[in-house]
Amino acid sequence: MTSTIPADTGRRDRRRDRHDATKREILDAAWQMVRADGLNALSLRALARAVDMEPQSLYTYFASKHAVYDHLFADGNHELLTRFEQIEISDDPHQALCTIARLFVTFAAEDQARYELLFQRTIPDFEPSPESYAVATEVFSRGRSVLTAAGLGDDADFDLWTALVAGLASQQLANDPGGDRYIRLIDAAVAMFAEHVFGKVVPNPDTKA
Amino acid sequence: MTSTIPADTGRRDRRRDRHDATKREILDAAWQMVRADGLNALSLRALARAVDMEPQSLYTYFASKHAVYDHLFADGNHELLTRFEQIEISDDPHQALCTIARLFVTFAAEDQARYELLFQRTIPDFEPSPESYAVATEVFSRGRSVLTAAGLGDDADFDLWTALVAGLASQQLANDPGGDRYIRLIDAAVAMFAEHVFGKVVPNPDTKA
DNA sequence: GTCTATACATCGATAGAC
DNA sequence: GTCTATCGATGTATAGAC
Repeated sequence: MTSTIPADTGRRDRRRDRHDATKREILDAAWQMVRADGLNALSLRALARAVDMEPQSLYTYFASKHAVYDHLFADGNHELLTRFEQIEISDDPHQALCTIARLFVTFAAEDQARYELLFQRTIPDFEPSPESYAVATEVFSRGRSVLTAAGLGDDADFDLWTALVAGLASQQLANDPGGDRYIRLIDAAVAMFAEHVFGKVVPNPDTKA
Repeated sequence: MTSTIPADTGRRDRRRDRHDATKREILDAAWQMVRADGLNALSLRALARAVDMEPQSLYTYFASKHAVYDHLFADGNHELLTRFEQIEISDDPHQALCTIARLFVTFAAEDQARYELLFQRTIPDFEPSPESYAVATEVFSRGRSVLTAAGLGDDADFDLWTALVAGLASQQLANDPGGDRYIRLIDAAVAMFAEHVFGKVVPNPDTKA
């Protein structure tokens, strides 16, 4: 992933290293800006100013504004993927659902702009590149497999689950940004969902379907 | 509301009528454009072209682009309010919840741009005027009173309800625009919610709390 | 009141010099 | 790789004809 040129393998390409570092610096600045002013308020000129560059020089690193968005999109999904890998999923289905719901809603509530970019279609004409979209797909299948392991095989049940979690996240961001009004409801929501799909027995839900 | 000048009350103000009609025409064109190209892609110049006007003439009708958004915001909320008034709410709590959930999710799924404008904060620096926001508040309290009548007094339960319904709507728009993948789940979602708040008895839920 | 004309600052993007 | 110069389009705003 770091070297695509056959010659001089293993040798560090200082030029490329520097290029990648600058790219990273630009993306970090972009995150700061969209967090502060909103996803759609991102301006390449302002971004260039933030990293002490002439606006036109940005095109050395990103082919277009959408390319910047695309990298942010991949960034956000990578971050979510990392969190998936860091948590431990309990064998208890109810516990597993709680953990994953908390993970997702917390992640969403942290950053309105990131949520908009990753899970909503709010930027005109923007579509993630295949590479970036692959990361999103990986995140999705991770989530799905956790649910499957918890005994949730039905597609409709899974859709209901994502709707419930997405609803908590979007309401938290829209109606109480920075607060915890809907985050507080996660456990109740999961309990409601578990009752529905696993049956009435809540404390020890070994009966699947 | 139609005449603020003391003299000649009851006499039609043709000039104002014409002005209002043009304003309406502009707003209708604006709806078409945001539906086609996305809420954030609205351009005043393109809007002017759509109604055969010079871009600058729009300022006779709207003080700014945000003012256009503001009127669209009020428009959408008025439409939702109208639908609230047109439906009949059953005495059966479960039925009442189904009706209102269907109303909202259907309304949301019809128009991505409208949903974005009414329920999400996606336009940089846009905030509805007090007059427009009052309509939104009216819509909200209508919904809330229906839920209260259905026996839902608890604030946390109401928040869980709005999260559930908003989740279905936003997932429908994000993952299956124009389809019915999540709309199909409304009844199941309401059943799940009703079980949770009304108790296990589903068919005849007379037992409140 | 509504139009035309014109101005200004900003935006994303490209070409070419060094 | 970074710069200057430039393009077309945008949102905003003012002046003046009718």
